[in-house]
Amino acid sequence: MGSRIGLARDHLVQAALELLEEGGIAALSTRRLAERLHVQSPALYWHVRNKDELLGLVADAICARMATPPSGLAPRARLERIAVEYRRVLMGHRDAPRLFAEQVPTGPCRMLLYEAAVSAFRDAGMPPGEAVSMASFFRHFLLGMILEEARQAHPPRLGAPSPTLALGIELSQLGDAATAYPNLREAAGTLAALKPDDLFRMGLDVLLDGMELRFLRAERT
Amino acid sequence: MGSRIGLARDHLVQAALELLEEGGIAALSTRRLAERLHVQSPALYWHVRNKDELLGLVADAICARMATPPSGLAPRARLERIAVEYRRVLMGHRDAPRLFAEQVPTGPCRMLLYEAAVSAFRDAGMPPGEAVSMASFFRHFLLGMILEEARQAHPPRLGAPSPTLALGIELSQLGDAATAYPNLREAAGTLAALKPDDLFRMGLDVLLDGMELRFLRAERT
DNA sequence: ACCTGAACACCGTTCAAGT
DNA sequence: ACCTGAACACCGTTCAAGT
Repeated sequence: MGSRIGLARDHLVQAALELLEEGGIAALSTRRLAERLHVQSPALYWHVRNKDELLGLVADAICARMATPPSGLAPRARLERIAVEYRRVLMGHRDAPRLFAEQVPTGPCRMLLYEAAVSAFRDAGMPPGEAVSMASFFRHFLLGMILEEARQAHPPRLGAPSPTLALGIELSQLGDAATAYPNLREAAGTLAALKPDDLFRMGLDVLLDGMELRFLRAERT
Repeated sequence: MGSRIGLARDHLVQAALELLEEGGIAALSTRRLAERLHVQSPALYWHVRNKDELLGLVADAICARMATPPSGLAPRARLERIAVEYRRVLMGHRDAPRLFAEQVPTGPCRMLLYEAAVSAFRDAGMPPGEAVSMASFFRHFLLGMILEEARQAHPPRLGAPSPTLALGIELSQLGDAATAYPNLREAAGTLAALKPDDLFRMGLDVLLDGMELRFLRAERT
């Protein structure tokens, strides 16, 4: 019956979340998950179609930890709350940014979040199709920033968490080839001073400003 | 000697590119690559540290197909040219968007492209650190749009390339649960009418408008 | 309804040994 | 300098069979 199956699936997802937290996305294999549940790995396939569906469920479970924005807020404020919450939760779970970027948001919770973003753009006066497009841009932009921040915070090789590691590029390892990239070289020093919070705020403002501007222009016609 | 090794590596990368084109990123395994080169798979590890380095080289080889923007253009026009070229080339190679999104841009060609973007922001009057941040936002935003467009164009299950497939979400499979997502539902029809070219242009304009606005504001102080 | 056993068809990588 | 042979430690998934 439906309730039993739901419980078993939740159990599965819970164990998968633990695996993710402990060893990252690479450690989240069907075989390891089965082992943790004291079961043979083929047993998983009764509860879940395949690994992809499992990852989707895990992503949705993480998404469930995000607070939905108060409905009284203005559209832009609502989008900002969504953004901050998105970042807070994703940065709080190991490899969650990668999981969200790789996985298409089909789960109910992620869809609801998407719907909330679209509704904000609709309330700002945009037509339906445009609102969905904007929500898509918004989502990808947030994921990009958060993915980058996560890479910075948890460098793959943690032997040297070099402070000059910047925005996806190891500026320190440029070496003598740095002459080919004068502008990157020039920024190497100042980049370490930028705080992640400020960077996120800056990107968010830039994008929302651009979106607002477009809306104002459309309104004037 | 260096030249020999360079040739062998190029040979490797060339074969990897073919594999990618034929079967996508999933088909690009070290063992298949070795087979194509009529060699045992451990042989690859003399030419390349590991698979990650190989993927980085493949990405850089794809990047090499992009034209660098004419240096005479104004900053914004240069960024637009970069964006259009980025999209053109990535959409032209199977799974290239995914490859670029997953792989940190460490190759010389990708670094040069990054450098070009940073230089445009510098020429627009931004300080070094901010220019690099903007280039990072710019890159991630482009990748997001292109990734989405690629998902639309080459749906994973090509059994039903349903026209209502939209922005990462199968609107058609909402079914009766659609009542929970009224705004998504509302947009389902109009989304199919949006042309990819226009969508890309719109997103690009929105972001660059936002960036321009920020710069104008900073200039006034 | 839920799980096991056995198997299939793969992976990336290492390392001593060959030439 | 460049490659092979053999091995290690894994993968996701299927399918008949058990209970």
